[in-house]
Amino acid sequence: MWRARQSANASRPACSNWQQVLRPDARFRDQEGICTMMDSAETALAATGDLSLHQQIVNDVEAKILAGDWPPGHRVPFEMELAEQYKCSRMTVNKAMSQLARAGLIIRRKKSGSFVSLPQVQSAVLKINEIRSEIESLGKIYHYDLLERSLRRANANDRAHLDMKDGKVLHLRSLHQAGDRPFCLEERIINVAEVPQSLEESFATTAPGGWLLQQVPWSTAEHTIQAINADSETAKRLAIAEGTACLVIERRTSSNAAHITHVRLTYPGNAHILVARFTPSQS
Amino acid sequence: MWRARQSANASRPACSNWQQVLRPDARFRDQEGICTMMDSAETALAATGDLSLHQQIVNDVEAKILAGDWPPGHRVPFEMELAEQYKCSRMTVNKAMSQLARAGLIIRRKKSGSFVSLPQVQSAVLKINEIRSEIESLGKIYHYDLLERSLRRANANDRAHLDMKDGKVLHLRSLHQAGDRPFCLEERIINVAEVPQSLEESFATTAPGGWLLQQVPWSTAEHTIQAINADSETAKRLAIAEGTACLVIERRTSSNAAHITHVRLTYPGNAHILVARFTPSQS
DNA sequence: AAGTGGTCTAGACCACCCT
DNA sequence: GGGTGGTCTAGACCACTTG
Repeated sequence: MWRARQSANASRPACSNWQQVLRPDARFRDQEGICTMMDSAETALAATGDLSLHQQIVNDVEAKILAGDWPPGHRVPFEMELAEQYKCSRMTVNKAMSQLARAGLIIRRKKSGSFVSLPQVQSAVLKINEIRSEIESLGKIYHYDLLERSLRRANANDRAHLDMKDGKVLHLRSLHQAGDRPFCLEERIINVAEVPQSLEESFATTAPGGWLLQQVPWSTAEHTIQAINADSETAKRLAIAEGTACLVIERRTSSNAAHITHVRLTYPGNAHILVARFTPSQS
Repeated sequence: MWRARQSANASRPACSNWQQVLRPDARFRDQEGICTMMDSAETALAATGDLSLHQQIVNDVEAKILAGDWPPGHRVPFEMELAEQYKCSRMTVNKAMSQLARAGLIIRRKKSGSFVSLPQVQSAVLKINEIRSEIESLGKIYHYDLLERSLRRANANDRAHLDMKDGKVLHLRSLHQAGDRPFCLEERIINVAEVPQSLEESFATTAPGGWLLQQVPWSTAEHTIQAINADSETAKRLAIAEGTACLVIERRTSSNAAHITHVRLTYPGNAHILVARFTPSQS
């Protein structure tokens, strides 16, 4: 029933009178009792290590849910109950429960309590690395080639991609190579009105992706992923047979409600694989 | 310099003596002064609405970073400073800053302070819906067909996928259709040792995906995404030409360190597009 | 009407880290 | 050393929801 309270800080002794340390002017009526209980109680959460208390609560509850002990729909103990179990304040429990709610593991309803939520959509975190670091992490030498650079008035396609009315776009086509092999074909348009300094950059040796990240401090991005058959031009550039299946990632980057750039990355065939991982705990 | 403190709750009057309300036994020496300042101060954050205070702080800081006012590497004001600005306790500021740190917008270092982080990897949240709901959300009628169901001893491939030593797997091949058109080809193996009740399910009319989600309450999943050319068998099943580029999503689902199932979903050509969205604020 | 989660406070102690 | 973030508390008020 009662659980040994793990110390929040690594160096805090297991049976130190932490209440006294924390609140020198507090009443100590419970101090001895606590120490006695700690001495006698089995540390049920022995392997929890030196995590913060609210993180331990998160882990414990999460473990219960993952193991199926608490099936979907099950009511998680109230904050007050957990606070009593863990011998901590409601604030600490609340922090843990809020984290679990944000992660989507539980759903919280006032008056009713918190409930284990049903898994609905498989939500996965997809990490799309910078191409350069991705290649270098493979132990290959990164090489970048600019194929085409042109400034033009936005055509219908550009306007649709960048959701703009009129204006100029900088069109860039480039090839990323790993060692001496083509790795990824990049086709990009940049909204010149939003990034005027792009006109002064030749992009002959600087890949536009990393450059833009430095110019536009933070951004929102929308991605689409699809499979296409390589046309003759793509096949030539990527040194693959025409018709080979390619993975195409399109990304539209926005900042402050204005669309900055649109990029289409074409990876040759099944050579490239995206990896995504989903764990309920993260976030 | 000084900012008007937005009330945490919508109904709290702008100039109410909330300190008094919150702490009836507190000293009120500042009460009048606060009200006077509130009356005279411009509400710089007028449009913040009825959000919680820590969420307002999150929004404000995020806006500054997104707009580029605080470029990467810039030091965010210390917790104490922000607490003074917003006329709130450090706890509240801490809550906001912790949230921003979890979202990856800032990096916190003791003694030094918090700094706007450089965007590194494009981390996107990929939502992989249940196939049924995905089809139905398209306004199409969902239809499921079981093509093959067999129980077998795990071969080398199975063992690699499920990271198991020996044992039996249930092998299922099925087709998901939208209206009268093939939508997705599913090939799945289930670790019988982990889900013995799968033997009693025919899967003739029940799609294994949703069924498993109910049996195994929560799970960790690893995904890989790649593009392949359809072989003759796949092409026939999906009613597409041989060699058509297909999007293949493979998912390995685990629970409690044991691998439950491995599924390979093949979507015809560029008909299917995955959409992922990345915003720094979420989480 | 009662109970739950949501939020906030003022203060405290600690580990860590930079100077 | 001193300052920063990390954590925790005991108590408070409020909105919301359900019985």
